[in-house]
Amino acid sequence: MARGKIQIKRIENSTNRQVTYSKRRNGLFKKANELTVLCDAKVSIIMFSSTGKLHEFISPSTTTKQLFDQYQKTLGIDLWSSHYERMQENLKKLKDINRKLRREIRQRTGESLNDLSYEDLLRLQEDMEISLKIIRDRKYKVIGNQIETYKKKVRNVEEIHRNLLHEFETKGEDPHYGLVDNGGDYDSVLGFTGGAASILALRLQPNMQLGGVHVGAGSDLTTFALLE
Amino acid sequence: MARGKIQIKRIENSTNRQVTYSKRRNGLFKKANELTVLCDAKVSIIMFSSTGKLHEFISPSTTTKQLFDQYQKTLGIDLWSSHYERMQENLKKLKDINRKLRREIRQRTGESLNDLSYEDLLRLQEDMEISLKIIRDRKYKVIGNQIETYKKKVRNVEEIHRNLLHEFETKGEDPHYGLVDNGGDYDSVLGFTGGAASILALRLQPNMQLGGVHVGAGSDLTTFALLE
DNA sequence: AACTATTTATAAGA
DNA sequence: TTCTTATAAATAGTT
Repeated sequence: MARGKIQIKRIENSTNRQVTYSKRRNGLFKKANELTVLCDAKVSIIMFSSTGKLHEFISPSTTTKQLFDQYQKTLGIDLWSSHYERMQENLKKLKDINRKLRREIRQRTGESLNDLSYEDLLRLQEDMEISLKIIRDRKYKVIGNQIETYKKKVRNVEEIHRNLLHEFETKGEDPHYGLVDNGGDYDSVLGFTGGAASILALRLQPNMQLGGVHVGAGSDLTTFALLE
Repeated sequence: MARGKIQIKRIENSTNRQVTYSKRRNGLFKKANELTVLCDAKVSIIMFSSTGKLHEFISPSTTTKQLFDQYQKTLGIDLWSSHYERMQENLKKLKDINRKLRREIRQRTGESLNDLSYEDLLRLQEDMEISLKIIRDRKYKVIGNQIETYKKKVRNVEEIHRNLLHEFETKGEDPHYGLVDNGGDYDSVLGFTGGAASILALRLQPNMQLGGVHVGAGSDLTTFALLE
């Protein structure tokens, strides 16, 4: 458009092309700006030169993101939905599943039974009765286990106590061990063992001196430790 | 730029503005296209008029999405990353909720009670017993409603039957209504009405013979029908 | 939408 | 790159 008309086709001379790109880019941006001002419009221009250099123009009153959001909204599309498609799908599926799960729970808690027929209700009831039985059984099993555990504990303590008693008796009979002071005090020892509760108390106390005592029931000890 | 210079400022006349927008937009797009061809560049123009109308230009060799992806890549930013992050958060939350809901259901169906203590089990059991009661009540209510409905139907049929009976009795007593042709054919008429009723009865209960019999025990009938 | 006088953009050269 | 300038192109105001 000056000093000679040109054909609108790729400029083969690289330098020339670069220069023209620069000049015309300025011209384009100037025009874009004028359009923005004159016509109260919003314009976004993004351009890449053949060498990959980026230049952009954006109307002063807005941002590229804003304009692009508006662009997508206007077209009613989301150019990047494919990026998120999987996620969107997942999200949707999960929401749906959640809804169904909630519904099931609500039904199982009796909160939303309105749209259930008599047959549905009957089925639900039977289902829940079965579940309830399982839960009851489990409950009994758990309490049973607890009882077993305590029983074992008690048996252990009894065992230990018996061993202790035996120890004392042995000592009493064998002068080598003779602790003369305790010699006549069997009763007090017996009295001590008599109270199961106090045995339990003993179990937990740090002053339980197993160390010095010869205890044969190694397995019992182990059990003991595990039951703690 | 022609027939007089203009100030680069908003054109107040709306029509003028519109026209100028249109002309200059074409000019801009033409320039953009020339730039694309001459300089082997890629250009994207998005513009909104003051009235919100969208127009866009995109170099023939590419797409708006491509160019915008390149734009974001070049700038090393992702204008929509926050969007993406929010989605991911949502997904995570939903998954968590989903897991909890499933767990609750599994517990309520007695499938995974292993990590419940005795107290938990007791609570769950009590909870379910309450729910079960609600469901049972609801079931009774639904069946009750059905019973009511059938009762009404039966009462209707009875009413119709009574009316018919009355009709026939009246006819028999009053010669004015005497349809001589049918005079001696009461039985067939009665038989007919009986048929109608028994058709209905058949539908509900094949053995129930309402037709010829005057039945007072509506409730019994109803109950019968309801047990269907 | 077409015309055209005039302004503006710009190709080529420096 | 920037400046210059002849000329092509765009367009404001008009029809």
